[in-house]
Amino acid sequence: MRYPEDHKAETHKRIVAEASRRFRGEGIDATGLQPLMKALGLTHGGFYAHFKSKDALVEEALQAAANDANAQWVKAFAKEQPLKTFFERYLSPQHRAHPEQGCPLPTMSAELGQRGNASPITDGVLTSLLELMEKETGSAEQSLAMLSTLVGALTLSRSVASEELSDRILDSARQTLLAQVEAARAART
Amino acid sequence: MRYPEDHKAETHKRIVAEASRRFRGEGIDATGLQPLMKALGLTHGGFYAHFKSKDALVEEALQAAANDANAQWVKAFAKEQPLKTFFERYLSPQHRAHPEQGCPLPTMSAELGQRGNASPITDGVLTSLLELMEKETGSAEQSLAMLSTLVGALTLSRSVASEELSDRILDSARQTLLAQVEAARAART
DNA sequence: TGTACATCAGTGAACGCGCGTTCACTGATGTAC
DNA sequence: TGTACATCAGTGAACGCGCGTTCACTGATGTAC
Repeated sequence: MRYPEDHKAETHKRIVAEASRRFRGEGIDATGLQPLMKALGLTHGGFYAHFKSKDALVEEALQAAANDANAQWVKAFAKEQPLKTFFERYLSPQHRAHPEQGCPLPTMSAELGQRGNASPITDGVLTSLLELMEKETGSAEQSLAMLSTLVGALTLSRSVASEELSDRILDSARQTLLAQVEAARAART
Repeated sequence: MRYPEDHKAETHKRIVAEASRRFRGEGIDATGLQPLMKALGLTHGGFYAHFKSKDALVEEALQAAANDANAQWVKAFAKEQPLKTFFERYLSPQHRAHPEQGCPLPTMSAELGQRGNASPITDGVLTSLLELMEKETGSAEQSLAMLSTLVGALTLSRSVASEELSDRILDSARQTLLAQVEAARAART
Protein backbone atom coordinates (compact mmCIF):
# COMPACT_ATOMS: atom_id res chain seq x y z
CA MET A 1 0.00 0.00 0.00
CA ARG A 2 1.79 3.04 -1.28
CA TYR A 3 0.72 6.34 0.20
CA PRO A 4 0.94 9.97 -0.90
CA GLU A 5 4.40 11.43 -0.56
CA ASP A 6 3.82 13.20 2.74
CA HIS A 7 1.74 10.40 4.23
CA LYS A 8 4.36 9.18 6.66
CA ALA A 9 5.14 12.71 7.83
CA GLU A 10 1.42 13.21 8.36
CA THR A 11 1.13 10.07 10.46
CA HIS A 12 4.19 11.11 12.43
CA LYS A 13 2.54 14.43 13.22
CA ARG A 14 -0.71 12.74 14.20
CA ILE A 15 1.13 10.49 16.66
CA VAL A 16 2.99 13.43 18.18
CA ALA A 17 -0.22 15.46 18.50
CA GLU A 18 -2.12 12.64 20.17
CA ALA A 19 0.80 11.86 22.49
CA SER A 20 1.14 15.51 23.40
CA ARG A 21 -2.51 15.51 24.44
CA ARG A 22 -2.32 12.26 26.38
CA PHE A 23 0.94 12.99 28.16
CA ARG A 24 -0.55 16.22 29.46
CA GLY A 25 -3.89 14.71 30.32
CA GLU A 26 -2.93 11.41 31.89
CA GLY A 27 0.78 11.63 32.49
CA ILE A 28 3.70 10.18 30.57
CA ASP A 29 4.00 6.89 32.40
CA ALA A 30 0.25 6.35 32.41
CA THR A 31 0.04 6.73 28.63
CA GLY A 32 0.51 3.44 26.81
CA LEU A 33 1.78 3.31 23.25
CA GLN A 34 -0.63 0.55 22.31
CA PRO A 35 -3.83 2.46 23.20
CA LEU A 36 -2.34 5.61 21.69
CA MET A 37 -1.73 4.00 18.30
CA LYS A 38 -5.09 2.25 18.40
CA ALA A 39 -6.84 5.58 18.98
CA LEU A 40 -5.30 6.78 15.72
CA GLY A 41 -6.50 3.70 13.86
CA LEU A 42 -3.01 2.22 13.69
CA THR A 43 -1.33 -0.83 15.14
CA HIS A 44 1.38 -0.46 17.76
CA GLY A 45 4.02 -2.26 15.71
CA GLY A 46 4.34 0.66 13.36
CA PHE A 47 5.37 2.99 16.14
CA TYR A 48 9.07 2.20 15.81
CA ALA A 49 9.11 3.16 12.16
CA HIS A 50 8.48 6.69 13.45
CA PHE A 51 10.35 6.91 16.76
CA LYS A 52 13.47 5.37 18.25
CA SER A 53 11.72 4.88 21.57
CA LYS A 54 8.97 6.20 23.82
CA ASP A 55 11.48 8.68 25.25
CA ALA A 56 12.04 10.11 21.77
CA LEU A 57 8.29 10.59 21.43
CA VAL A 58 8.20 12.31 24.82
CA GLU A 59 10.73 14.86 23.61
CA GLU A 60 8.82 15.59 20.43
CA ALA A 61 5.47 15.66 22.19
CA LEU A 62 6.71 18.04 24.87
CA GLN A 63 7.95 20.40 22.20
CA ALA A 64 4.68 20.13 20.31
CA ALA A 65 2.70 20.76 23.48
CA ALA A 66 4.73 23.89 24.13
CA ASN A 67 4.24 25.20 20.61
CA ASP A 68 0.58 24.38 20.85
CA ALA A 69 0.06 26.14 24.16
CA ASN A 70 2.31 29.07 23.36
CA ALA A 71 0.24 29.89 20.29
CA GLN A 72 -2.64 30.58 22.68
CA TRP A 73 -0.54 32.83 24.89
CA VAL A 74 0.77 34.80 21.93
CA LYS A 75 -2.84 35.55 21.08
CA ALA A 76 -3.40 36.68 24.66
CA PHE A 77 -0.39 38.97 24.41
CA ALA A 78 -1.77 40.62 21.28
CA LYS A 79 -4.56 42.15 23.37
CA GLU A 80 -4.76 45.53 24.99
CA GLN A 81 -3.75 44.39 28.45
CA PRO A 82 -1.48 41.49 27.57
CA LEU A 83 -0.43 40.38 31.04
CA LYS A 84 -3.91 40.59 32.44
CA THR A 85 -5.31 38.63 29.52
CA PHE A 86 -2.53 36.07 29.82
CA PHE A 87 -3.06 35.56 33.56
CA GLU A 88 -6.79 35.27 33.11
CA ARG A 89 -6.47 32.62 30.46
CA TYR A 90 -3.75 30.69 32.21
CA LEU A 91 -5.65 30.68 35.49
CA SER A 92 -9.08 30.09 33.96
CA PRO A 93 -11.40 27.21 34.87
CA GLN A 94 -11.17 26.20 31.20
CA HIS A 95 -7.41 25.74 31.42
CA ARG A 96 -7.84 23.88 34.69
CA ALA A 97 -10.43 21.58 33.15
CA HIS A 98 -8.41 20.75 30.04
CA PRO A 99 -4.83 19.91 30.94
CA GLU A 100 -4.54 17.97 27.69
CA GLN A 101 -4.85 21.20 25.70
CA GLY A 102 -2.92 23.43 28.03
CA CYS A 103 0.53 24.33 29.25
CA PRO A 104 2.77 21.27 29.58
CA LEU A 105 4.67 22.64 32.57
CA PRO A 106 2.11 21.88 35.30
CA THR A 107 1.38 18.44 33.88
CA MET A 108 4.69 17.13 32.62
CA SER A 109 7.53 18.89 34.43
CA ALA A 110 7.24 17.06 37.75
CA GLU A 111 7.26 13.69 36.03
CA LEU A 112 10.14 14.65 33.76
CA GLY A 113 12.12 15.77 36.78
CA GLN A 114 11.43 12.50 38.61
CA ARG A 115 12.26 10.33 35.63
CA GLY A 116 15.75 11.76 35.67
CA ASN A 117 15.51 12.70 32.02
CA ALA A 118 15.17 16.42 32.66
CA SER A 119 15.72 17.35 29.05
CA PRO A 120 16.81 20.80 27.88
CA ILE A 121 13.43 21.02 26.18
CA THR A 122 11.81 21.90 29.49
CA ASP A 123 14.27 24.78 29.74
CA GLY A 124 13.22 25.88 26.27
CA VAL A 125 9.50 25.72 27.05
CA LEU A 126 10.04 27.74 30.17
CA THR A 127 12.34 30.25 28.49
CA SER A 128 9.97 30.97 25.62
CA LEU A 129 7.14 31.67 28.06
CA LEU A 130 9.52 33.83 30.04
CA GLU A 131 10.42 35.91 27.01
CA LEU A 132 6.78 36.63 26.29
CA MET A 133 6.29 37.90 29.83
CA GLU A 134 9.55 39.77 30.10
CA LYS A 135 8.60 42.07 27.26
CA GLU A 136 5.73 43.32 29.39
CA THR A 137 7.17 43.27 32.88
CA GLY A 138 10.62 44.46 31.93
CA SER A 139 12.13 42.10 34.49
CA ALA A 140 13.25 38.56 33.83
CA GLU A 141 13.41 37.77 37.53
CA GLN A 142 9.94 39.03 38.24
CA SER A 143 8.61 37.13 35.24
CA LEU A 144 10.26 33.97 36.47
CA ALA A 145 8.63 34.25 39.88
CA MET A 146 5.30 34.95 38.22
CA LEU A 147 5.66 31.87 36.09
CA SER A 148 6.26 29.83 39.25
CA THR A 149 3.04 31.22 40.67
CA LEU A 150 1.10 30.38 37.51
CA VAL A 151 2.40 26.82 37.31
CA GLY A 152 2.00 26.19 41.04
CA ALA A 153 -1.51 27.58 41.16
CA LEU A 154 -2.74 25.58 38.20
CA THR A 155 -1.17 22.37 39.50
CA LEU A 156 -2.65 22.81 42.95
CA SER A 157 -6.05 23.84 41.61
CA ARG A 158 -6.20 20.56 39.72
CA SER A 159 -5.23 18.40 42.67
CA VAL A 160 -7.56 19.50 45.43
CA ALA A 161 -10.92 17.84 45.94
CA SER A 162 -12.83 20.92 47.01
CA GLU A 163 -13.97 23.02 44.09
CA GLU A 164 -14.26 26.04 46.31
CA LEU A 165 -10.62 25.74 47.40
CA SER A 166 -9.63 25.16 43.78
CA ASP A 167 -11.32 28.39 42.72
CA ARG A 168 -9.68 30.27 45.57
CA ILE A 169 -6.26 29.08 44.44
CA LEU A 170 -6.78 30.43 40.95
CA ASP A 171 -8.34 33.68 42.16
CA SER A 172 -5.68 34.43 44.74
CA ALA A 173 -2.91 33.83 42.21
CA ARG A 174 -4.55 36.09 39.66
CA GLN A 175 -5.09 38.89 42.15
CA THR A 176 -1.56 38.70 43.52
CA LEU A 177 -0.03 38.68 40.06
CA LEU A 178 -2.05 41.65 38.90
CA ALA A 179 -1.11 43.54 42.07
CA GLN A 180 2.55 42.78 41.40
CA VAL A 181 2.33 44.15 37.88
CA GLU A 182 0.55 47.24 39.16
CA ALA A 183 3.13 47.81 41.90
CA ALA A 184 5.98 47.51 39.41
CA ARG A 185 4.29 49.95 37.07
CA ALA A 186 3.76 52.43 39.91
CA ALA A 187 7.38 52.12 41.01
CA ARG A 188 8.58 52.83 37.48
CA THR A 189 6.80 56.18 37.15
CA MET B 1 6.72 -16.62 64.89
CA ARG B 2 5.02 -14.51 67.47
CA TYR B 3 6.15 -10.92 67.71
CA PRO B 4 6.04 -8.24 70.41
CA GLU B 5 2.62 -6.72 70.84
CA ASP B 6 3.26 -3.60 68.78
CA HIS B 7 5.26 -5.39 66.11
CA LYS B 8 2.62 -5.24 63.41
CA ALA B 9 1.95 -1.57 64.06
CA GLU B 10 5.68 -0.95 63.80
CA THR B 11 5.91 -2.72 60.46
CA HIS B 12 2.88 -0.80 59.25
CA LYS B 13 4.62 2.46 60.12
CA ARG B 14 7.82 1.37 58.42
CA ILE B 15 5.95 0.61 55.20
CA VAL B 16 4.17 3.96 55.29
CA ALA B 17 7.43 5.81 55.97
CA GLU B 18 9.27 4.10 53.14
CA ALA B 19 6.35 4.60 50.75
CA SER B 20 6.10 8.24 51.70
CA ARG B 21 9.76 8.65 50.75
CA ARG B 22 9.50 6.73 47.49
CA PHE B 23 6.27 8.30 46.31
CA ARG B 24 7.84 11.72 46.71
CA GLY B 25 11.17 10.73 45.21
CA GLU B 26 10.13 8.59 42.25
CA GLY B 27 6.42 9.18 41.87
CA ILE B 28 3.46 7.05 42.87
CA ASP B 29 3.10 5.04 39.68
CA ALA B 30 6.83 4.48 39.40
CA THR B 31 7.01 3.00 42.90
CA GLY B 32 6.47 -0.75 42.94
CA LEU B 33 5.18 -2.53 46.01
CA GLN B 34 7.50 -5.48 45.50
CA PRO B 35 10.74 -3.43 45.61
CA LEU B 36 9.32 -1.36 48.44
CA MET B 37 8.67 -4.38 50.66
CA LYS B 38 11.98 -5.95 49.71
CA ALA B 39 13.81 -2.78 50.79
CA LEU B 40 12.27 -3.24 54.23
CA GLY B 41 13.41 -6.87 54.39
CA LEU B 42 9.89 -8.16 53.85
CA THR B 43 8.13 -10.12 51.15
CA HIS B 44 5.45 -8.49 49.03
CA GLY B 45 2.76 -10.99 50.00
CA GLY B 46 2.51 -9.52 53.45
CA PHE B 47 1.53 -6.14 52.13
CA TYR B 48 -2.18 -6.91 52.06
CA ALA B 49 -2.22 -7.80 55.71
CA HIS B 50 -1.51 -4.10 56.26
CA PHE B 51 -3.37 -2.28 53.47
CA LYS B 52 -6.50 -2.85 51.44
CA SER B 53 -4.74 -1.71 48.26
CA LYS B 54 -1.96 0.45 46.92
CA ASP B 55 -4.38 3.37 46.87
CA ALA B 56 -4.94 2.97 50.60
CA LEU B 57 -1.18 3.14 51.12
CA VAL B 58 -1.03 6.26 48.95
CA GLU B 59 -3.50 7.98 51.24
CA GLU B 60 -1.60 7.06 54.39
CA ALA B 61 1.76 7.89 52.85
CA LEU B 62 0.60 11.29 51.64
CA GLN B 63 -0.62 12.12 55.13
CA ALA B 64 2.64 10.88 56.64
CA ALA B 65 4.66 12.91 54.15
CA ALA B 66 2.70 16.01 55.08
CA ASN B 67 3.21 15.47 58.81
CA ASP B 68 6.86 14.77 58.18
CA ALA B 69 7.44 17.90 56.11
CA ASN B 70 5.26 20.13 58.24
CA ALA B 71 7.34 19.34 61.30
CA GLN B 72 10.24 21.02 59.52
CA TRP B 73 8.21 24.11 58.67
CA VAL B 74 6.93 24.44 62.21
CA LYS B 75 10.55 24.61 63.29
CA ALA B 76 11.16 27.31 60.70
CA PHE B 77 8.20 29.25 62.03
CA ALA B 78 9.61 29.17 65.55
CA LYS B 79 12.45 31.44 64.44
CA GLU B 80 12.73 35.20 64.67
CA GLN B 81 11.70 35.87 61.06
CA PRO B 82 9.36 32.96 60.46
CA LEU B 83 8.30 33.65 56.90
CA LYS B 84 11.81 34.45 55.74
CA THR B 85 13.14 31.29 57.35
CA PHE B 86 10.30 29.26 55.89
CA PHE B 87 10.82 30.59 52.36
CA GLU B 88 14.55 30.04 52.58
CA ARG B 89 14.16 26.45 53.64
CA TYR B 90 11.39 25.66 51.19
CA LEU B 91 13.33 27.17 48.30
CA SER B 92 16.73 25.84 49.36
CA PRO B 93 18.98 23.69 47.15
CA GLN B 94 18.70 21.05 49.89
CA HIS B 95 14.94 20.85 49.51
CA ARG B 96 15.33 20.77 45.74
CA ALA B 97 17.87 17.96 45.97
CA HIS B 98 15.81 15.79 48.31
CA PRO B 99 12.22 15.57 47.15
CA GLU B 100 11.85 12.32 49.07
CA GLN B 101 12.23 14.19 52.36
CA GLY B 102 10.36 17.31 51.40
CA CYS B 103 6.95 18.77 50.78
CA PRO B 104 4.63 16.28 49.04
CA LEU B 105 2.79 18.97 47.07
CA PRO B 106 5.35 19.53 44.31
CA THR B 107 5.99 15.83 43.92
CA MET B 108 2.64 14.16 44.40
CA SER B 109 -0.14 16.63 43.67
CA ALA B 110 0.14 16.61 39.88
CA GLU B 111 0.03 12.83 39.78
CA LEU B 112 -2.84 12.65 42.24
CA GLY B 113 -4.76 15.14 40.13
CA GLN B 114 -4.16 13.14 36.96
CA ARG B 115 -5.06 9.82 38.56
CA GLY B 116 -8.49 11.18 39.22
CA ASN B 117 -8.26 10.24 42.88
CA ALA B 118 -7.82 13.80 44.08
CA SER B 119 -8.39 12.89 47.71
CA PRO B 120 -9.40 15.39 50.38
CA ILE B 121 -6.03 14.69 51.97
CA THR B 122 -4.38 17.02 49.48
CA ASP B 123 -6.77 19.71 50.65
CA GLY B 124 -5.71 18.99 54.22
CA VAL B 125 -1.99 19.14 53.43
CA LEU B 126 -2.48 22.42 51.67
CA THR B 127 -4.71 23.87 54.35
CA SER B 128 -2.36 23.06 57.19
CA LEU B 129 0.50 24.79 55.38
CA LEU B 130 -1.81 27.69 54.69
CA GLU B 131 -2.68 28.08 58.36
CA LEU B 132 0.97 28.27 59.31
CA MET B 133 1.52 31.08 56.81
CA GLU B 134 -1.70 32.92 57.49
CA LYS B 135 -0.71 33.57 61.09
CA GLU B 136 2.21 35.61 59.80
CA THR B 137 0.79 37.27 56.71
CA GLY B 138 -2.63 37.95 58.13
CA SER B 139 -4.18 37.12 54.77
CA ALA B 140 -5.40 33.74 53.66
CA GLU B 141 -5.57 34.81 50.03
CA GLN B 142 -2.04 36.19 49.99
CA SER B 143 -0.80 33.04 51.70
CA LEU B 144 -2.51 30.90 49.12
CA ALA B 145 -0.86 32.76 46.25
CA MET B 146 2.49 32.48 48.04
CA LEU B 147 2.03 28.77 48.42
CA SER B 148 1.40 28.51 44.68
CA THR B 149 4.66 30.33 44.08
CA LEU B 150 6.56 28.04 46.44
CA VAL B 151 5.19 24.86 44.92
CA GLY B 152 5.60 26.06 41.34
CA ALA B 153 9.14 27.26 41.87
CA LEU B 154 10.30 24.05 43.51
CA THR B 155 8.67 21.90 40.83
CA LEU B 156 10.18 23.90 37.99
CA SER B 157 13.60 24.09 39.65
CA ARG B 158 13.64 20.29 39.74
CA SER B 159 12.65 19.85 36.14
CA VAL B 160 15.03 22.08 34.21
CA ALA B 161 18.34 20.78 32.95
CA SER B 162 20.34 23.96 33.48
CA GLU B 163 21.52 24.37 37.05
CA GLU B 164 21.88 28.08 36.54
CA LEU B 165 18.26 28.42 35.47
CA SER B 166 17.22 26.21 38.36
CA ASP B 167 18.98 28.49 40.83
CA ARG B 168 17.40 31.55 39.25
CA ILE B 169 13.94 30.04 39.67
CA LEU B 170 14.48 29.54 43.40
CA ASP B 171 16.13 32.95 43.87
CA SER B 172 13.49 34.90 41.99
CA ALA B 173 10.69 33.22 43.94
CA ARG B 174 12.38 33.94 47.27
CA GLN B 175 12.99 37.58 46.40
CA THR B 176 9.47 38.14 45.13
CA LEU B 177 7.90 36.50 48.17
CA LEU B 178 10.00 38.51 50.60
CA ALA B 179 9.14 41.71 48.74
CA GLN B 180 5.46 40.82 48.98
CA VAL B 181 5.69 40.31 52.72
CA GLU B 182 7.55 43.59 53.07
CA ALA B 183 5.01 45.47 50.98
CA ALA B 184 2.14 44.08 53.01
CA ARG B 185 3.87 45.06 56.24
CA ALA B 186 4.49 48.58 54.93
CA ALA B 187 0.87 48.93 53.84
CA ARG B 188 -0.33 47.88 57.27
CA THR B 189 1.56 50.63 59.14
C1' DT C 1 1.42 -2.25 -23.55
C1' DG C 2 2.27 -5.92 -20.28
C1' DT C 3 4.86 -8.23 -16.78
C1' DA C 4 8.41 -8.70 -13.01
C1' DC C 5 10.36 -6.53 -9.32
C1' DA C 6 11.49 -3.01 -5.58
C1' DT C 7 9.65 -0.03 -2.19
C1' DC C 8 8.05 0.76 2.41
C1' DA C 9 4.12 2.29 5.72
C1' DG C 10 1.78 -0.35 8.31
C1' DT C 11 0.48 -5.26 10.43
C1' DG C 12 0.04 -8.30 14.27
C1' DA C 13 2.06 -12.07 16.86
C1' DA C 14 5.50 -12.65 20.10
C1' DC C 15 9.39 -11.40 23.53
C1' DG C 16 10.48 -10.71 28.56
C1' DC C 17 9.27 -7.95 32.30
C1' DG C 18 7.27 -5.89 36.40
C1' DC C 19 3.00 -4.62 38.00
C1' DG C 20 -1.05 -5.17 41.79
C1' DT C 21 -3.28 -8.75 43.93
C1' DT C 22 -4.50 -13.53 45.87
C1' DC C 23 -3.85 -17.44 48.66
C1' DA C 24 -2.41 -21.76 50.79
C1' DC C 25 1.10 -22.17 53.78
C1' DT C 26 4.90 -21.67 57.75
C1' DG C 27 6.53 -21.72 62.24
C1' DA C 28 7.56 -19.41 66.60
C1' DT C 29 5.08 -18.21 70.43
C1' DG C 30 1.22 -17.96 73.89
C1' DT C 31 -2.67 -20.42 75.97
C1' DA C 32 -5.50 -24.45 77.68
C1' DC C 33 -5.77 -28.65 79.98
C1' DT D 1 5.16 -29.86 84.47
C1' DG D 2 4.23 -31.46 79.86
C1' DT D 3 1.64 -31.75 75.69
C1' DA D 4 -1.85 -30.28 72.17
C1' DC D 5 -3.70 -26.58 69.98
C1' DA D 6 -4.74 -21.64 68.40
C1' DT D 7 -2.83 -17.45 66.83
C1' DC D 8 -1.21 -14.59 63.18
C1' DA D 9 2.77 -11.75 60.95
C1' DG D 10 5.05 -12.89 57.38
C1' DT D 11 6.26 -16.21 53.15
C1' DG D 12 6.65 -17.07 48.33
C1' DA D 13 4.52 -19.10 44.28
C1' DA D 14 1.10 -17.96 41.17
C1' DC D 15 -2.71 -15.14 38.74
C1' DG D 16 -3.81 -12.12 34.68
C1' DC D 17 -2.50 -7.93 32.71
C1' DG D 18 -0.43 -4.18 30.09
C1' DC D 19 3.87 -2.40 29.27
C1' DG D 20 7.93 -1.17 25.67
C1' DT D 21 10.09 -3.33 22.06
C1' DT D 22 11.22 -6.62 18.08
C1' DC D 23 10.49 -8.72 13.75
C1' DA D 24 8.97 -11.47 9.85
C1' DC D 25 5.49 -10.31 7.04
C1' DT D 26 1.75 -7.89 3.80
C1' DG D 27 0.13 -5.72 -0.14
C1' DA D 28 -0.77 -1.58 -2.87
C1' DT D 29 1.79 1.24 -5.67
C1' DG D 30 5.69 3.01 -8.62
C1' DT D 31 9.50 1.75 -11.65
C1' DA D 32 12.22 -1.04 -15.10
C1' DC D 33 12.38 -3.64 -19.13
